[in-house]
Amino acid sequence: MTQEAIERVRSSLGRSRLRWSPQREQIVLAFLKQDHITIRSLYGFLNRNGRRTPLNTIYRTMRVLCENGFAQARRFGEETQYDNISTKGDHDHLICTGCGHIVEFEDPAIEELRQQVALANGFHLTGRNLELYGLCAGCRSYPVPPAMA
Amino acid sequence: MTQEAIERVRSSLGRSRLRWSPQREQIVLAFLKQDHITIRSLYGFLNRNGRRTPLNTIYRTMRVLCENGFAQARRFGEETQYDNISTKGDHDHLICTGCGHIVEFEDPAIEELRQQVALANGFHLTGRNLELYGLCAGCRSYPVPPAMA
DNA sequence: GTTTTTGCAAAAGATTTGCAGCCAA
DNA sequence: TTGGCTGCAAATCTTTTGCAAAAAC
Repeated sequence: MTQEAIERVRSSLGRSRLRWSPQREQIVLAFLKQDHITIRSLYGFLNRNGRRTPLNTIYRTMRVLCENGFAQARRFGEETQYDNISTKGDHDHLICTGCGHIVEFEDPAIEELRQQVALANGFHLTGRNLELYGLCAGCRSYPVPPAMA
Repeated sequence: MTQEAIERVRSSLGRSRLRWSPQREQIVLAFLKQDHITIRSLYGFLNRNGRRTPLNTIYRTMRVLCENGFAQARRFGEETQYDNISTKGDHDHLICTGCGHIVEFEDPAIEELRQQVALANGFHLTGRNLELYGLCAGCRSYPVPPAMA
């Protein structure tokens, strides 16, 4: 099924007369396995397994994926995270500040309220970003030492 | 009343055995007049009116203000915005992608739902960040040319 | 063949840090 | 007097860009 997902990206790019290369395939392959990933971790992964891929190629490819609706960039704190949105709708994030674990969630009631707030202020909503920070159950019981997080 | 606000910051820093300087006063003064401000605009302002203040001094002072509960840093897109939270509770933002205008809002119902989501996932909530992006009424009627935004 | 992508190096932009001298408490 | 603050310059980090060679279609 990963093969199928790859194929979807490939043909979508093709329709925009963008090209497919081994580097691009490696990056997309790695990206599609994750729910969210950073440039840094992609870089680490790609240069550990497989061919050497410089940072700027990764940046460029991720930008292409964003422009074509497969990825969405967002900043969690310091790092820019790339969200895999090819198979998911809009969603929000719950982030554990202890271990870094991220839980995705969708809440129609919150979405409804967002629309109301926008409307009340005369805005036409085009994007939203909700991040909730806290400690997950595990971290409250067994705090992760910062060095290991 | 600005004088009073300044005094509050000053004595709070004093209690943490941090010092007060003319530069710090200028920065705090400029910051307290705003709801949110960027380093860049503070820099522009301070070096237009008043004494010369280098960027690193502004960064350092804003960090001190964050650490002492007067400011809160958050990234809206590219720029880090410093929120004046000394006189306000937690709040969220509605951001016009046309003109850059920012509206603050508080919505108890959304807050309630956030708590529920956190609870349902076993998280103890410590922070939240909700940004809604869209076009304000003015920008839908009279779009602002990017160059002027 | 033409156009896009790659990879290197360099640039750009934001933020931080080292350090000597200055200044507030 | 002492330890924090300033200001300069340099370092760091992330992301972008110029460009010639290589690859894709």
